[in-house]
Amino acid sequence: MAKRTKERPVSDRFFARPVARVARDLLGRWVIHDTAEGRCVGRIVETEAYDERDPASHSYGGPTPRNAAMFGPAGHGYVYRSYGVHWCFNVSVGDAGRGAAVLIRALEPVEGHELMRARRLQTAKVCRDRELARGPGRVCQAMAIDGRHDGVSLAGGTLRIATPRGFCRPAAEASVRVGISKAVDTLWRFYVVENTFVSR
DNA sequence: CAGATGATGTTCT
DNA sequence: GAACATCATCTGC
Repeated sequence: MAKRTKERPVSDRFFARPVARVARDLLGRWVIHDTAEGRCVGRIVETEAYDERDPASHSYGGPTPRNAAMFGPAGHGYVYRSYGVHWCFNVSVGDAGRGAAVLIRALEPVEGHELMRARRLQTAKVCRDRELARGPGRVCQAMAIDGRHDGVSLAGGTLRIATPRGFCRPAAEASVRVGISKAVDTLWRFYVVENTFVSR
């Protein structure tokens, strides 16, 4: 009996499409991180799209040292610090030279709940399952994603994005993005309908 | 549950 | 100095 993998990598072509479409289609797929402490897996339930024609995007106005990964090849991490205290995890989209990315805003824990909780309890007093990875800063803390993952490939390393076996595109809705002050009417936030791990 | 607020590091003006 | 793709905690319903 051949061993079956529980997931397969997301292809490069997947990330070569328009950023809003990629953001929508990432819903239901997995973020997997293998570390010395163990494996954590989260199902993507909330995303946001950003690109260089978008005034709310870090890539608006062209490349800088911080946003370099957004302008690099597709399917790589773009990780930046937010409000001084949190990390935010994005996946670069589009060919090198185009500054687009999808922000991973929330995960539904699939594997490694207790490891996620241990990491989250370093800054929070209590942490119920639904708060393990609800919000972009919490995603990074629970999954141990930080600045070291800026610019790394997410195709097959210890941190990767994959499609679970038996994957079905979940029902989704679009809304305005969270926490921005420009392009506030653009419907580039996507989330799984009626999923309690979505941030709001 | 909603609303207010402080903490914190980088980037950009 | 201001702004910032946030979170945890507190107060009051």
